[in-house]
Amino acid sequence: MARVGLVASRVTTAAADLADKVGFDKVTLSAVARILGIAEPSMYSHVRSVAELRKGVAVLAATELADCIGEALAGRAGKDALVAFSNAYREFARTCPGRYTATHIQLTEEELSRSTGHQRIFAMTMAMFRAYDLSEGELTDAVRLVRSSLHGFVSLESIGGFGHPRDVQKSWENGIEAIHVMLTEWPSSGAAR
Amino acid sequence: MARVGLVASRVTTAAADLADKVGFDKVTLSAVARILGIAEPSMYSHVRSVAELRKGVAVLAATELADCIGEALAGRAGKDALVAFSNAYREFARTCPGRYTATHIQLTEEELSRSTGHQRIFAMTMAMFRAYDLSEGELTDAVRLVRSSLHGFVSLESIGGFGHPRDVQKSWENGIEAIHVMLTEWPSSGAAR
DNA sequence: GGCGACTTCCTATGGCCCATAGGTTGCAGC
DNA sequence: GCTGCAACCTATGGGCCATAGGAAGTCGCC
Repeated sequence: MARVGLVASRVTTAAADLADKVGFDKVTLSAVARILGIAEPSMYSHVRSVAELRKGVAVLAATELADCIGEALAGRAGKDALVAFSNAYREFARTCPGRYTATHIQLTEEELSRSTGHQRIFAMTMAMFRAYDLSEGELTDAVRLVRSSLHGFVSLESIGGFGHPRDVQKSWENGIEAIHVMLTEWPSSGAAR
Repeated sequence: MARVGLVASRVTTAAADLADKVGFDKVTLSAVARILGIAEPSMYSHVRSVAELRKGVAVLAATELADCIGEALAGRAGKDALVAFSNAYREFARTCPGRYTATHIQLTEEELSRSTGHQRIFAMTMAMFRAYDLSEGELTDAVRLVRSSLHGFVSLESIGGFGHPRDVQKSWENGIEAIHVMLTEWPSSGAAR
């Protein structure tokens, strides 16, 4: 029988593409095997389990998201950077919903520290926020809130959570604007804390 | 053989409890059947499919969440209401993670309009926001953003998304404070739009 | 060239889950 | 007591995850 001649990365990209097409939770060993044209148990020559396959997608997706954000952020600062970051983030979530979901699965401390994508996204986020005048603790609080807002927005959007006729794009733009104002006027910013 | 004498609501609460215990995605017909002490196919006397079972949990959970929020909101207004709402929301998500997840599954327009829980949560949210001076469009934008922030925060928190040593409770409190400021200073608030 | 080791891939099997088909039994109402 | 329904059953099949154990292609080395 003809060898397909797979490499691990090919398996992961196939899984990631499938995730974007049918949803991350429907990424299954048998489905990926079908796509690759091999029998189901043959998958175990490339991955140890379905969980590991999904973690592979997570790491890949984080790398790609980091690339998108890095590109958007290049040469920008302040509010300009915030808008570019947010738009790149949402764009990624919309075009690659499966990959986006994957970036939010639980990884161990160990796995997370080895995922350069996750690390880079974190670093770029922190760097962007230094434009605002926030103390150490405030910085973490603000990062957590903004991250929550962006993640929440694109998550709710993806599941059709915004039923009101109001244009979602408009809400997004105004929301980012409001977040910028919030960061500028962060409570007790500048005061001792 | 002794009849268990089930009613549909008993099946749904068992499923909801299971969801809180092991995760909403692990709510399975066979697991619920085991808990109830009946054979797997007997489940089909009570629900049409696993999807319908999960939708039942979603409707139940929304009702309970609406109750929690309603109780927290009683007699409060303005910032006080925002804080009470947010805390009740997060408290629910923490104590009933499976139910919380359930409230975010996709329902049809039809199902949504018949879920009084979902309706009540929406209505209470809108009512709470009337304390802030926002135009029609701004109101929707603000509701969407705050909903995103709260949902995003509790979601990220539940998956261990906040790795930094900074106290998460502190971030939460300061975040709500910042959201209040943001709503008060909403961009172009009061201006023609 | 040919031998061995590794890798890729296979069939067979079993467990768990969803779902349907078709039968049995308890109970309510006449 | 009989009828009809609702609650429950066994049997079966399909999809998925996973392991066991074997076959075949490929590479290095003599």
